[in-house]
Amino acid sequence: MTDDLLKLDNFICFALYSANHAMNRLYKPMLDELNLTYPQYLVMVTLWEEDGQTVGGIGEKLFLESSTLTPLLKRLEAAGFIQRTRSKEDERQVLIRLTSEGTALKTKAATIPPCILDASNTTAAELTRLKAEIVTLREALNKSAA
Amino acid sequence: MTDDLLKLDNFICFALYSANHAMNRLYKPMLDELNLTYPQYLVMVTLWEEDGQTVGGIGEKLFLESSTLTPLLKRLEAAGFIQRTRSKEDERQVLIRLTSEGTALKTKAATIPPCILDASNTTAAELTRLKAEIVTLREALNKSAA
DNA sequence: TACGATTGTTTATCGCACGACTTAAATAGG
DNA sequence: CCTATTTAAGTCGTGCGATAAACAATCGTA
Repeated sequence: MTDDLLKLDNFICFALYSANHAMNRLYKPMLDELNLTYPQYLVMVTLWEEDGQTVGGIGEKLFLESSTLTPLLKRLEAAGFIQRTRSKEDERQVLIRLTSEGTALKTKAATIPPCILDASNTTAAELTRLKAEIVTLREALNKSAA
Repeated sequence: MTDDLLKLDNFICFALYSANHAMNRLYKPMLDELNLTYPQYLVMVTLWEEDGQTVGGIGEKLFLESSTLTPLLKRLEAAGFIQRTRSKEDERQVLIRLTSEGTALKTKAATIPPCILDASNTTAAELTRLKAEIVTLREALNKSAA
């Protein structure tokens, strides 16, 4: 009984880990066509939602450190999708802006979410509910770690 | 409305990604004391559950390729937690067996799951239910990718 | 003006992950 | 049998993500 706690099947962490990887493998071929990795894609999504964010702002949304983001953003810049410029108001900050190519990518990317929904073999409403539960768990974990 | 599909908040994939990372950060200090990484820990869990598995068997449970596992297992072997020996019956296979140190680690590791449960700020039953839903999603995604 | 806090970059390190290829062994088919 | 195919694992090359620690530049403020 107590031993069950150390069984793989009972690990919520493994469920998250393996589901995340399954998601990754599903995204990979589609993201390859956009020349994006999964985390890079998430950054692009935040930018499509709101252009001109700071590095810190993006990090706050994605829960990533600037030391992770800086190299990632440089790769996106090298790929021609974004532009990095120091803010005039506060020169400590770096503003991330979409290039026209970066903006154009949004159209192609729009085909991805329906594919995921389709692969999930469930309804959008059900997926939304599950997502909310996972987010609640994440918030609890983040709060605990802080 | 259609635009909502490309909003970060609506991404089940981001929920999984970020929750997984939150889990990782929570595990990290505890795993550091065991000298294990997260994926290494998962391998150890499968071995605690059933010793003497093949590389392929472990990979099947964790959804990892042999090209990922081989270096990982070598690190576990170098750390003194496991032993790798060719099977007598089928010399293509390599059997992974726990050393006494590897077995001993199970006791220390047993303190981790309660910490996770505590940090989750919910009940074990609720967590089990959520885990099951995530696994169902994973299965659907894996089936779709295959 | 000087000091502390904030923002982002750099450096170093490490491990995961995968694709493509290779090797060796087992199995199936002619 | 003996070849051909399949299977198991390892190798090689590549790349990215992630973190910690130290650093630089700027800002705000006392």
